[in-house]
Amino acid sequence: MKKEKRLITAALTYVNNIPHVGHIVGCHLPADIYARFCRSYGYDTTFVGGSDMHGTPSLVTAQELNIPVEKLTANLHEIHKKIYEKLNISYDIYSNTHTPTHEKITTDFFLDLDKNGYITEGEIEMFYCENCNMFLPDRFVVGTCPKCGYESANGDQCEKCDSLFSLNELKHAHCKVCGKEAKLKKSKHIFLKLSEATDLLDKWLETKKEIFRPHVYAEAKKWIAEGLKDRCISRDITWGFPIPLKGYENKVLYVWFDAPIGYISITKELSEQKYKDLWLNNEAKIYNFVGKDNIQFHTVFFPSMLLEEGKYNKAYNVVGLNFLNYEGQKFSKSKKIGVFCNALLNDNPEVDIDTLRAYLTTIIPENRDTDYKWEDFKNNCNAELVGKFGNLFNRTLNMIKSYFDGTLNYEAENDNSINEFDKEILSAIKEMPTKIAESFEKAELRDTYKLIMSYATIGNGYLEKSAPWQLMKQEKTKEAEKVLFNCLNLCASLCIVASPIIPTKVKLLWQEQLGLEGDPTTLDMWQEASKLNIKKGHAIKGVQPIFERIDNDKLERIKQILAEPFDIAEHFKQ
RNA sequence: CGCGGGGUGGAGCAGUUGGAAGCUCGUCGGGCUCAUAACCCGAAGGUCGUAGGUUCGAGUCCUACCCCCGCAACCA
Repeated sequence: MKKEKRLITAALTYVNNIPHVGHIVGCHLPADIYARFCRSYGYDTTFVGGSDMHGTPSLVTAQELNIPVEKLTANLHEIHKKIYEKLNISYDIYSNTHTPTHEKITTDFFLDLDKNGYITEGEIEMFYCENCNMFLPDRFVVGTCPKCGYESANGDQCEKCDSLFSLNELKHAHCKVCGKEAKLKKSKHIFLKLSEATDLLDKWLETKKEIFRPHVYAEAKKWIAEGLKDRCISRDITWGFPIPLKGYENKVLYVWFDAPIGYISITKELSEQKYKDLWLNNEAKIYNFVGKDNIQFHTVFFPSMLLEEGKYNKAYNVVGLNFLNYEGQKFSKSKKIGVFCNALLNDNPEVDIDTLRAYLTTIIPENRDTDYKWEDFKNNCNAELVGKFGNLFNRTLNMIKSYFDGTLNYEAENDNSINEFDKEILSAIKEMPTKIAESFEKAELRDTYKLIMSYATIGNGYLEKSAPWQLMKQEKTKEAEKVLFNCLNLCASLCIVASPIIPTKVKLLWQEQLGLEGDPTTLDMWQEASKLNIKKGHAIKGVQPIFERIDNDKLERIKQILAEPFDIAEHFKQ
């Protein structure tokens, strides 16, 4: 086991609704695959995630549904948690940001910033609704656009003529909730002196030039080039953590201030030791997996907070991902465009999780936005999972069963009949796991998936060239046994290297079919992948197709199951 | 002239410092028969968005232009 400690985080998810596959593929799944790889490779790995409970969107949703925001977020948090469990996202802990631990750490964090001189006060003018007795976030203000006269302009921008303007230019401003007139009112707020972190941040960022993906690095650099501005970190709402300063009793900390600190407090919730090892020790490597809308927060805002606070470890890598579209369109709940996750809660046997995970891996938006296409989902299953991967296991095991009654007595040590085909596969077993590990390490998961499939193709090609079925007819039993022995070893190796992507299937194959001890998905298993683990006299346990072909009828059934969006209003009706 | 990403065989993409256009799927042909019509081999198919320029040589560098997609909405 390697000493290196790694913390993998997936961006905390807003719980004003439940996730669709875009959320999964843009964050949870890549983080999970990476975490699984790290464990398998022997790093001391911790994988944390959680729900981001605070913030205006949740409050808005709760108001619309006429339920307490605590109830909304607590309930949706549980649903999120279950969905990630169904998808086998291997969080060591999936918690949330509305916990005492988190409040304590966030408050202390804030006080440290204040002590270090990075907190300042200022005044902001905002719309206020006297009827609702609250300050109105931009999205709660509707008025007439000063430029084009459009009557439903939002806050400080008009979607009709696309122009931006300042709040006091908006005409006939009124509250979106009650429709009454909204008036501008001054309010005292807390600011974080981000500007003073510029040099520190730039220095930190310089060390990331070769580590961050180019678009991630470029975006962060852009922010610095434009100059960091002090940022308001208080809000005039009631949902969030109180500000530990006098005169701010009716305000809370901005959700984006407390949310990223959630990584720290959730780690602490998991264990005090992990908290010390990962956050108070700069040797530990932290990997933040985030969607593209989150890149600036993780490369600029949060690191600046950490630099100004001074105590905590900072990200080693921010893995920024792009967005997923659906058949060329954007996901849309109201139009029912997309693939949604709520149906997974019902454990419908039509939907195989590893088949879904494998397809999603091929469309992880690593370098650009990608598309979910049902036709590709089907093809990936039939051509890759069934045709290449599953078939290699199936044909190998079938022959061992029918030709050798399930037991191979081939002895690798004293064999002098090794030909060039054998050498090829033996060196593949020696070298491919290392190559695949290097690819995983870079978090280039689509490429890695291709490499794994090409590893299976080596096995299929070897069978083709060696043709054990011919050897049997020619009564070259020993040679046929050798071929199958090598293939079986390749299969065992494949189980290990594919385990981060299709963990359930490889475990089944390993234990129920190959008849091996242990579990291919466990810690530090990777080193076994380049060895010949099958020994003389090994008996296989069973043979059964592991992935099921998807024909058009089945595809239609799966489509229907996953096409139904979550109806939040219906859910909270009872 | 808002900012950013992208335009490469039917589809999805690789193409590092400029040096004979590649991969996966699909299509077509052949082979094999152990395997879930699965597997293996081969072929066809691209004036690399357009027009200029630099160069012995440009998908790769420069200039101009065209088109798509994000950044603002139930959304990440």
